[in-house]
Amino acid sequence: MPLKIGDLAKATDTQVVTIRYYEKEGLLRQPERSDSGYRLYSETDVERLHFIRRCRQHGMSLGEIRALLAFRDSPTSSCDWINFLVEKHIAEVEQQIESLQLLKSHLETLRRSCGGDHAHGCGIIAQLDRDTPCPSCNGLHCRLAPGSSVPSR
Amino acid sequence: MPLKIGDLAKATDTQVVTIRYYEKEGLLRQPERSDSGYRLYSETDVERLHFIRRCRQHGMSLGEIRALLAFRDSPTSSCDWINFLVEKHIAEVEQQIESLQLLKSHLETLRRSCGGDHAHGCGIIAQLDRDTPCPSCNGLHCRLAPGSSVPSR
DNA sequence: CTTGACTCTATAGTGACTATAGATGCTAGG
DNA sequence: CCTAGCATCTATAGTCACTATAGAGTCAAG
Repeated sequence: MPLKIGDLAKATDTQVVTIRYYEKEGLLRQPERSDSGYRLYSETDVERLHFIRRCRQHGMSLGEIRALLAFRDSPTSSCDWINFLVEKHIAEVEQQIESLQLLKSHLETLRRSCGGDHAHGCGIIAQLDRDTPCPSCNGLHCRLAPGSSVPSR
Repeated sequence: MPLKIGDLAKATDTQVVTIRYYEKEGLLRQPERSDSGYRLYSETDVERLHFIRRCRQHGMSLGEIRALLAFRDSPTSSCDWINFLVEKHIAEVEQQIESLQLLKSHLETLRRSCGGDHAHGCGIIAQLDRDTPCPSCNGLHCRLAPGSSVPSR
């Protein structure tokens, strides 16, 4: 018995809307339909969607996954570029890690600007803006206080 | 003499369109205009845009920067939430680094699937799709070859 | 028979830009 | 003065990978 879109969603831990989106994007085939127009899927679709989700977890773009699926479907071509793809991703991920570590150290510098000795006032704004020292706080209430007047995203 | 938008762009290493975008988003004030309608900026705007770009480099969203600018402009409020913001960012960045390191180890496993001993064929597709072994390559041409038939993004 | 969960299509919104088209202005060389 | 080639203007649409919303139809349990 075929699966409905909700079943496929559960089986692959994917949202229903995302499945329809992948179909629109040509990653999933147009499925059979029931008399009432419901999409009907098979185990093959479960596999294919699992494949897609695994690739997404590896940070691949939908375009790359499309190409990988095409390769999987017609395996006559060389697989050299798969290796290239993986190498490229490793390099990108290393790059990202490096720049995040730099960012983290910047942020920690920022945090230190306001911590410890409060004699010279909160330096975070000053750090971000070399001309204006933080005019509030005056070394009195410059303390980590989670949940206090955080701006809404 | 006031700066034109291109001068401001050069001074802050920002694209012209991005400056107009920030204006539309309320991060930069509506600037004076020349007789012919050109935007005219001052050193204050250079500072402000530098501030914005520095915050962006710290991974802050435009919404957060808007709030930081409001704080900077009217320093009557408590600066507790700036500390909270920085703490939150550090935690987020740590989280990102962690998950990227996991991803990297996954990718390296993938790479190993096709490297070294080729006796058992390219395993990358097989790794991504536990049922289908990679039917091409047959352990013959499964080798890193950058620039070969890479799919276009 | 009703309720509530599920499904359908179509459209718009997200964030932080980027790209394009078509019009106008400014400046330097001839 | 004329022209070529920039810079600037506005307005709109596109990017990526979804996510959200509206309004309608379907299905199974109680």
